[in-house]
Amino acid sequence: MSAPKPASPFLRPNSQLDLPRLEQEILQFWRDGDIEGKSLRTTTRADGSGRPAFVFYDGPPFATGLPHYGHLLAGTIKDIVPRFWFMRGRSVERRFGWDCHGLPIESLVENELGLHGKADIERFGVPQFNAACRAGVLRFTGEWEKVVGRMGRWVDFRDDYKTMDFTFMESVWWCFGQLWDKGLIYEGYRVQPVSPALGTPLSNFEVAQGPQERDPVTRKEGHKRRQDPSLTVRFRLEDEDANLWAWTTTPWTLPSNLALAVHPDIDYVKVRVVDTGEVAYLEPGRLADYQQRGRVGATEELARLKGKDLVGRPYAPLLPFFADLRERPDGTRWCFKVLGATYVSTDSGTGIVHQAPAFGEDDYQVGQANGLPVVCPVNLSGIFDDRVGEFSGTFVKDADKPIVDRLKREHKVVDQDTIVHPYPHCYRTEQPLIYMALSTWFMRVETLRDELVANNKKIQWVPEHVGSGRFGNWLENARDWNLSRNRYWGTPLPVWRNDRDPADMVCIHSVAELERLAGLAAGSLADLHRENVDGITWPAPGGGTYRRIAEVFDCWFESGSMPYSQNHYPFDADKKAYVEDNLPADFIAEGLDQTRGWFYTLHVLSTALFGRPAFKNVIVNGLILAADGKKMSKRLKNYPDPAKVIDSFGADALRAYLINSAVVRGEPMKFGKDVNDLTGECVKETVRLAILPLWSAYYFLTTYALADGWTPTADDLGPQALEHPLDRWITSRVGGFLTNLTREYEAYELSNLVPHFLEICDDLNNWYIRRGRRRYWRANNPADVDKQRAYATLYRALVTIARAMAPVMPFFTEHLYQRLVVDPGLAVPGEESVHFTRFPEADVWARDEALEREVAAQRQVVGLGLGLRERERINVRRPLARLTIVHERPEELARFADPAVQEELKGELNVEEIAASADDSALVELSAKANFKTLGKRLGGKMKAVAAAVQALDQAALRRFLAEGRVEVEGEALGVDDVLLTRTPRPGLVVAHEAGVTVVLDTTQTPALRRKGLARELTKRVQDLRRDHELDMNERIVVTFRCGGELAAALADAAHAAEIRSETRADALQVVAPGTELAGDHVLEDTIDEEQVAITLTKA
RNA sequence: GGGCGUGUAGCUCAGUUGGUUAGAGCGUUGCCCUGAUAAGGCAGAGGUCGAUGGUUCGAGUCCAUCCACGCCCA
Repeated sequence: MSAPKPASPFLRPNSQLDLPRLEQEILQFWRDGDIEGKSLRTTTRADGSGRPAFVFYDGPPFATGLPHYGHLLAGTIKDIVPRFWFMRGRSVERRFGWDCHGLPIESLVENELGLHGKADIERFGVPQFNAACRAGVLRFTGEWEKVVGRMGRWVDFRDDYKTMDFTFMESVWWCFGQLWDKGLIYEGYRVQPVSPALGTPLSNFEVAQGPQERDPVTRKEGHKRRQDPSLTVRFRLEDEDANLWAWTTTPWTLPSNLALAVHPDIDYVKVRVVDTGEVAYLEPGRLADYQQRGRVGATEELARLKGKDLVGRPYAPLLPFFADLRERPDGTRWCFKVLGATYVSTDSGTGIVHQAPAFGEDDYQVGQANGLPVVCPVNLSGIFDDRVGEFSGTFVKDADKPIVDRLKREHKVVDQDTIVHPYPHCYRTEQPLIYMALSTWFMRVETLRDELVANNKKIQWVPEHVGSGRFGNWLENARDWNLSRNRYWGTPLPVWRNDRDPADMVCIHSVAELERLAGLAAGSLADLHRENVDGITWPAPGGGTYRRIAEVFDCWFESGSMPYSQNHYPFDADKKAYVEDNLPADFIAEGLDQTRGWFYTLHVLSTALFGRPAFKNVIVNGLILAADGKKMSKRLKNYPDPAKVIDSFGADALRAYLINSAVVRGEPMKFGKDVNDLTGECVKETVRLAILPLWSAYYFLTTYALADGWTPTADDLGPQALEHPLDRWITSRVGGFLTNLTREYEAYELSNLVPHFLEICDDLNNWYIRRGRRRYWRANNPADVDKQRAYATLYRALVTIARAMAPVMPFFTEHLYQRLVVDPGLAVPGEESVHFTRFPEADVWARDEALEREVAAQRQVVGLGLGLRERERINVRRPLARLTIVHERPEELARFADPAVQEELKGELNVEEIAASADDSALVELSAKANFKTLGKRLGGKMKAVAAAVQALDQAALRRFLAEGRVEVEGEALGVDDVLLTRTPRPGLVVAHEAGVTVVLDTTQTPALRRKGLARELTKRVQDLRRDHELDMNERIVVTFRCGGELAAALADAAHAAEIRSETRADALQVVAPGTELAGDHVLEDTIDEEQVAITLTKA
């Protein structure tokens, strides 16, 4: 090694890999070279030709929270796929989106301003409130940018889109206008849960987020339980001196009672209460229940009838407030009569149900079916208006008691009790919700169903079942979409209504149209939030004034419109064609929880507006749970801080960990290697599993290249004429790896990427490098072509694997590319980053599947041999005379005839000779089983008998079958493929068998073999001592052994002594007789084959 | 209550159109090579495949019912 070496272009890698630091350096490199920006905005290839677009839509997250693992996972998926397609020569625009509107930010601001409910907000002022929302909504964007960037996700924060942008909102108006023009928008009522404390209706999603509680009896999880009044009241019939008993848990809805409902087909009884003489109607089973509980005394039955016999009977209003609704203007009976309704049950109450159409979904439906009006004397804050006498101005829940008191005074109460039942509560205030009918704006989705379903069939879903199952079912049962909200901070619905004629409405399609109609100067509007448009009015041609309705959009409408709105479609002339050409998107990805959210609204709007799906491919990821299988909870601290995990183990490892899981196929994932993993140990494990193997191979290459001064050339990155079987083998394996990987990327099956990568790393480290080590050890000699090929092949494989994995592990692969390709000056212009290189083509890697099978066979034999050694407790240091490989097929045996192969096996297994044989009859017992796969269909019911007969064949019969290839049992002729032979090593022999291959170890010890083994045992102990002394590889030593017998004999053998000296870099070996005192600090004493030895060494 | 999914080794998960002896990683136990990597290699133990019933010559796989869990919806 004294000859002058050429300068190596490689940097000496640190022996300790510090991934987080390495990633920081790469981040700096990306910043310095605007690498990310170039990736995001490059639309042409190096030769100037255009890159076809790969269209990606980013779903907007709410800007009011901090990123959590779900976002990191989705972000990783949204990064890998675009990176891959960019490497495949496409241009990929990746604009980050922000969902700025909606209840999350409004609630946050309400809390911060100390406001409670809509009344407070309106007192505070909508302009001021919206200003606060605008100011507060982007508070976390800096944090998002930091975390997203640190994760290595390339996405454009400069050219982002916000749903509160003027241009975005104008496009939302355009979308709505198109729907309006197509007749897809209508106004209606829907009974909705309202949080009176917030003064706002809640979505079902928000209701579900409310406090939950387990029912103590049924153990079922449900709404929080609460105690309510349980009131049974009597309604006096107008056509008979009798009463109808009805039950309610919401006395405050009684002033709005407009009808009573019975089930037409169930039985009712007319009874006289013995004590009071009162005559009443109700369902008999319920009556029994009241009596059982002692709430009603003895009764006598006067009549029995069906519910339908009661339908139509009039009764007197319970309270007088809406008594004028008794008749229609034409004098026919309208309200206060009995109606039939099949939803009425006999589970509780009286079987006669009080109906207040404004305050219950069922009540509303029954009311609609019977032409009843909707009477709602309550506002969104739950306060009675002035139509209900002494209760006016009272909060509804506070009115329960006075209402009951009045009914008691009027002798209208049959029974008063309390009930504890699950009841929905507000997710923010924990106050009970109330249900009331609200005017809302709907989009007709039901009429689009067939088209929605047809378009869904054009989408490739990963996993497939979300598309056909969850999403498909949802589309088939799609209901009209309530897209208005009674809130403040959102895109206002662009509808202006004539205050003299509610049916006269104008829908605005653009800002220009509004300015023109309202007589405003063109360009005078710069913002479309409520404070700027609510005051805009203009006179209606036939009298009256157009004023804007109060509602704003459901923010899902906005995010569903992002394909158009983010490009200010159709107002931005420059982008109009771009938007139209790029529908549908190639790819989107979000979590399973978006099935009814963004996926749905994108699909509905795209189908309604353009008649096509919004996206072609979608990856649906599952939920990330804490290690304990519960939801991640800040309060419970049951998961590690993402920032800390990244700082400890690096973003690449986290990315690889997340992606190496069925969570990218919509299944839930527990974040942790076990229940107790609260530090991200699972990610550390991924470093070891997925990153260190590649790093180790890189470290090996550079270590030797530096020592040798080997320098790669551009040719080394292309195909070579290779001779060494190892080189041809790893080349073939890399080709297979690329084929597999490309297939997975193209199919959006990200969970399969890491497993393929691990396999190629194993091939590289545990076979190619391990078996080929000696090729790199040889003395430096430019004429040593084989050594050059060894370097070049390893080099090319490493660079290629790094490039293929660049989308998954963008940092580490960038590091490898910089060190291996850029530092030596081999990067072609325009490819200063690994992410600018073309994704490696599989077909330039020469496949040799026969060779792959051969190597697999070798590895199998080695595995069997090592297994035998272990079973026999003969360690690999002890040479054995012979390994015999037995296989019935000569072509299989031929694999091992090559002397080079035999040398490999001898080295791996430490045997003196490799032999082959075709006859294993002395070694193994044959046993046979019927091949069910081939015979099952043919034989059917006879299968069992044949199988038993095959199993019963004796050794002679089986050997005959082996020779002749056919056998007859139970009258059936069976061929080679019909019988499966198994070989079991005969007991007492050192034989192992696996899948046709049998190996035999000759464990006979001769004195010569024994001494050779002892010499190696001594060598190992000297090496151990060297390590104890922390001696460098080049330091020479003198070793003293104190031993006798066979050990001394082994040392006396000149060949063995020379071997020991060379292996341990010893200048001299001294042997002293047992009993002699040994000098030196480190004396190693040990027993080898029951002989004592002591060893010491000194530096030469 | 409905829809979709999940249930396989101590833990995390593979398991193809039904086919013979159900696999991997971690952990555990044992062993081991080493002039790249002990953050390594090899091997062993560990399974009523959630339960029951059915279809079939044959079921982890298909069907039915039930149980448990998750998500979504009502």
